[in-house]
Amino acid sequence: MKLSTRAQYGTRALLYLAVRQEKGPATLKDIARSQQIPLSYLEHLMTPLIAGGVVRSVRGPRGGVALARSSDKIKLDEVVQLLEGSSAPVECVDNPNVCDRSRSCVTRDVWSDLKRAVDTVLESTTLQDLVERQKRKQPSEQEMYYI
Amino acid sequence: MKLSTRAQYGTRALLYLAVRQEKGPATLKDIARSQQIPLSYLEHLMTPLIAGGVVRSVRGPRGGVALARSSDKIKLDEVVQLLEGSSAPVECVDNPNVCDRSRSCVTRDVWSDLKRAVDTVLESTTLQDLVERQKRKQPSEQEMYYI
DNA sequence: GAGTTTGTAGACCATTTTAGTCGACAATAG
DNA sequence: CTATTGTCGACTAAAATGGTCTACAAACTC
Repeated sequence: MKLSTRAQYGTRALLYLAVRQEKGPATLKDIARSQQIPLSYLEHLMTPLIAGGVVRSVRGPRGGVALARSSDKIKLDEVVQLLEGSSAPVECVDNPNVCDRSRSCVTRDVWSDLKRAVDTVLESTTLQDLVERQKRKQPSEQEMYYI
Repeated sequence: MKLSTRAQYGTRALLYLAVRQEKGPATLKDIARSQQIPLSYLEHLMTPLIAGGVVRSVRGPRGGVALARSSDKIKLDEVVQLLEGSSAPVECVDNPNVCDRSRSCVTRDVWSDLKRAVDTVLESTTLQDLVERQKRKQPSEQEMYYI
C-alpha cells in the first residue's frame, strides 16, 4: 500500500501553489527548489494536473503555473487520482472482469473496503484544509515554504 | 496505493486454510491449485507467515500447512504486515527521521490519516469474518474453494 | 523581430521491485 | 530406504519507478 513519489511531490507542489495563490503563477523552478523536487521530474507531474484541470499554466517570461480553481475546490482524491490512477489496491475492485471469481470473492470485498476507506480520507481533504492546518501548526515557520 | 500479489495470494491461501481448518494441514500443492497461485511462489509467501506465527507447517508425507491459531484470532492487518510490511503509504509516517520536514509537514499528516484508515479496516477483519461472509454469500458454491 | 524566459513533449535510461523459477536439501511417515 | 512433503537460496525476466536530456513552443521585453 505504498504511494509513489508522484503523489507526494505533486501534493507538496500544489500545497505550495495554494499557499501563495494570490501571488500569481509560480515558476516550476521555484516550486522545485522550495519543495526539493527535481525540476525535470516536476515537469512531468504537472502535465496530468494541467490536463486534469487542477493547474493552469502560463508560458513565457513571468509565466509559471497556478491552481486552476480555488484551493477549497480541490480535493486530494482528484490529485492522487490524476497522479497515481485509481486508489483501488487491486485491479479487480474497479474492474471485476479481470478475474472469474470476482463475483464470489470475499477477499475482493476487503480490498473494496480499503479503497472506500482511502477515498473517504482523500475526499474529505482539500488543499485549503492543508493550508489551514499548516497555518495552525506553525504560523511563524510558514516562510520556509516560500524560500 | 497498490497491494502486491503477495498480500492477495497470501490472504486467499489463508482463507482456504481457514475454511478447511478442522481437516488438518493442507499441502501447498492443494492451496496452489485451488487458489491458482504458482506453487513455487506460494512457498515464499509461507515463510514469513510461519515465522510470524500465523501458520504452522508439518513436513513429510501427510504434511502441509495449517493456521497456527483459530481463524477468529487472525486479523488481516497482521497478515498484510507480514507479507508487505507496514501499511504506511510513505516511509516518513513510520519513521519521521527520514525527512527534515516531518515535524512540520502537513502532507505527512494526510498520509498518516490514510494509514490509520487502512489499519482500521484491516484490524477489524479476521479470517473468520471472511469465512462467514463467504458462507453467507454463496453457501452452495463453497465447494469451489475445496476443489 | 531578436532574444530571453518560461512551459511542453518525448525519447531515453538506471535502479529497484515484483513475480516467479529452479535445484538442492531437510524432515518425517510408512 | 524411499516417497512425500516443506525450506532455503540463488537466479532471472519484466515491469515500475524515478529520474535526465534534448528539442521545441509560446509569449513577453526591448
